[in-house]
Amino acid sequence: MAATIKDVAKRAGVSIATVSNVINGSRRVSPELKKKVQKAIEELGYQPNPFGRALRKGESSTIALLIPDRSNPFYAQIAWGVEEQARRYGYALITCHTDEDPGLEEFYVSSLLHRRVAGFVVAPTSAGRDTLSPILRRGVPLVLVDRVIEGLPVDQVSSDNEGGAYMAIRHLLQLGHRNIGVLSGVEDISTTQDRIRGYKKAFAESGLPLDESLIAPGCSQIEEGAAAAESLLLSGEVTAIFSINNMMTLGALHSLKKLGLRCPEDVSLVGFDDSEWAAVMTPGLTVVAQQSYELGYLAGALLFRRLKRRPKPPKPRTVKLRTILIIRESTAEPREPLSGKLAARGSSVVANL
Amino acid sequence: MAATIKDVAKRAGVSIATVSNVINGSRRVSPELKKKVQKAIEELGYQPNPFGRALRKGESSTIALLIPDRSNPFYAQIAWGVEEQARRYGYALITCHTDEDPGLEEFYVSSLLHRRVAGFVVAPTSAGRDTLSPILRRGVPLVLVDRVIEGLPVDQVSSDNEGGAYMAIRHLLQLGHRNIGVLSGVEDISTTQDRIRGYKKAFAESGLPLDESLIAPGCSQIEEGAAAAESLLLSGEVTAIFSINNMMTLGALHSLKKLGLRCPEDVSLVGFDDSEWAAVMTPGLTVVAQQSYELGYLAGALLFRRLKRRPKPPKPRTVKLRTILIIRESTAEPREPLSGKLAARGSSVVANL
DNA sequence: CATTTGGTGTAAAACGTTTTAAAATGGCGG
DNA sequence: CCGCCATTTTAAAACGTTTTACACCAAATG
Repeated sequence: MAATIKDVAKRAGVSIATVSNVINGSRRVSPELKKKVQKAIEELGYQPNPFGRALRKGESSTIALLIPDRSNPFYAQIAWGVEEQARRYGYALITCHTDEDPGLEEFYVSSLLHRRVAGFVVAPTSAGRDTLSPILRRGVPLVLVDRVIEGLPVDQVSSDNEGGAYMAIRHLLQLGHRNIGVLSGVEDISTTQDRIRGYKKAFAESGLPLDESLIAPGCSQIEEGAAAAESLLLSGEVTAIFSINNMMTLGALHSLKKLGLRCPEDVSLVGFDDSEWAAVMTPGLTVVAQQSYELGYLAGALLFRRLKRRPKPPKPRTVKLRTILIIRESTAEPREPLSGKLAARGSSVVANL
Repeated sequence: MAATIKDVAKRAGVSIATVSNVINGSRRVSPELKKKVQKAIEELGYQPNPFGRALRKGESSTIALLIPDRSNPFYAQIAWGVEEQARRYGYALITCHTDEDPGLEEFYVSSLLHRRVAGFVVAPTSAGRDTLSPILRRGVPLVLVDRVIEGLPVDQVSSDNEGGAYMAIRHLLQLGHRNIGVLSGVEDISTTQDRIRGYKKAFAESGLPLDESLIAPGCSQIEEGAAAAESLLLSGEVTAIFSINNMMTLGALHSLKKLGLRCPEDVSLVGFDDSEWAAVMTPGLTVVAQQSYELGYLAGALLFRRLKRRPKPPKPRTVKLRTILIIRESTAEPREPLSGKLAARGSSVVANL
């Protein structure tokens, strides 16, 4: 059906090799032949068959994107940026969701490697150092996005997570909060660690004491966030909560609602990651916003830079994007100790989403 | 590097063709040879090279998914279902976002066809009838999801949109609302039309008069929804709003907040599509929920059914999934006419997100 | 016994490229 | 006029499959 390179060659009255050279610019071709070939291509509407090319070159014009959490719109933004770049360069994008599961990540890596994708953009799970190693071993270009891995010799793009958390906590401290609970994220990933570091840094700098027991292990899902927030709130010790990601912020809201606590009157809340609903809620949520689209766009750019300069790979680059504290209505000065508020309702409440 | 079919053949002491036959089951192979071949495959860890196969068969084990709106989590759920199916069948999934732009849709269709994807799952833009026609012309399997197109001879999976809207409006009517505004969706797509039909049906059945001017052209983005909601609210005529999709519900919330109106005291609000934030907001949103994951999962199932029964294509099937009305707190009986509430603030407010 | 028939196996062609190695062309100095 | 080099072109080999067409053999048929 579709025209092949052979048809083009015949029509232009040249050899197949010449056509190939014109298309790929791999060799000098005299201007006259070049013109003839281009005319033939035009007339036939010829497009090189991707499989023939892929078979010969051992690689297809396809890149892969690995995303750890499909419910978090933050990653949808990152994917947007990567997709934009892929389109720019005429590559197809295979997007896979690992759902924080190293096993699934491993599966996808091996299956995509076998498919000979040209490169990877990955926001790794906690086991990334291991699961991604086959990519490096095969010498396939890899860019890490959002979550970085110390010492891995690849391009890495992330936000200034420590700085973001630092700003958020300083904001709460300035308002007068002293007991600030944290809904922590997935362990063993850089974003969680960096944000916790920012939290501690703000306390250290202010000279105020920090109660490590207020750092509740959350994770990444709504239910987990809700449970963690609930136990934090029921302890009656905190006047503010810092939620380390989008989804857990929703969980915290759920718990507040369930316990009949009002925000910011009873508890202040700061989230990490802005989102479309964060602005329109009542109260509007104070959040640390990342430049999520830009994260993806930049990661894509770095990947293609590497793909284009194939023979001489550039030195791995690490980029950190600024974060922004958006103050809305969910944070205010603490009013009264929380414990009184809760006394009436007992402590046997169980999360039920 | 990786083993080829040739290596397997040599190791098993058979011909290449035999190995191929064992792998694909395309011909009978004697048990003894079969065993030998399988052993060789095992030992070498052989996996057929996808490009060789694709080149020969003119098609790769890859399917494409076209999504019209990247910000709406509803579509992320659909994508989840499709991805699950793709994994099940060992296919890769290329996901592209058209952003409601027929031009982009056309571009992706042509580029994916040229890539020889094995099939498409598409939630089409308003121009779907035209932009998708090249797929049919080439005889590539296609499944429509969420938005259907009348008379197109392909599998189609959607929700009972009319029924969902009908339930929502009946709920509002039963509460006593008579002037119900609608934030309408993208024109010329089935979901919008069906939901509007449900709206009208509920009115018709109740015998109450319907004011067509309360159907405000929204579209699909937050800003559009906010503007439409604002003009509806400023008219002072409505006591309830039915928002036809997720994103516009957020827009409506934005307008409510901006105008200082409370929900449900001043205005009741019903949205289409449930979401993670809808439940935890204050007030919790009353919504018509779709089985979004299932939509995608089913669409994928239908696509692979068609791919597997290639020589004799089955009759196109149309599936409609039940919708559910989830009543939360954003809908209540109307209290006082809205016009009084708004009199104090004038009508020169402009959307500013 | 000669000839089909049906079941297994294989060599070789084909899919559409890119690239290597060799051939043709043309200009130039000897 | 010949040989030599530089430049441009091309034929052919490869990439790894699937599939067609044929070869082989044993059993069944006439």
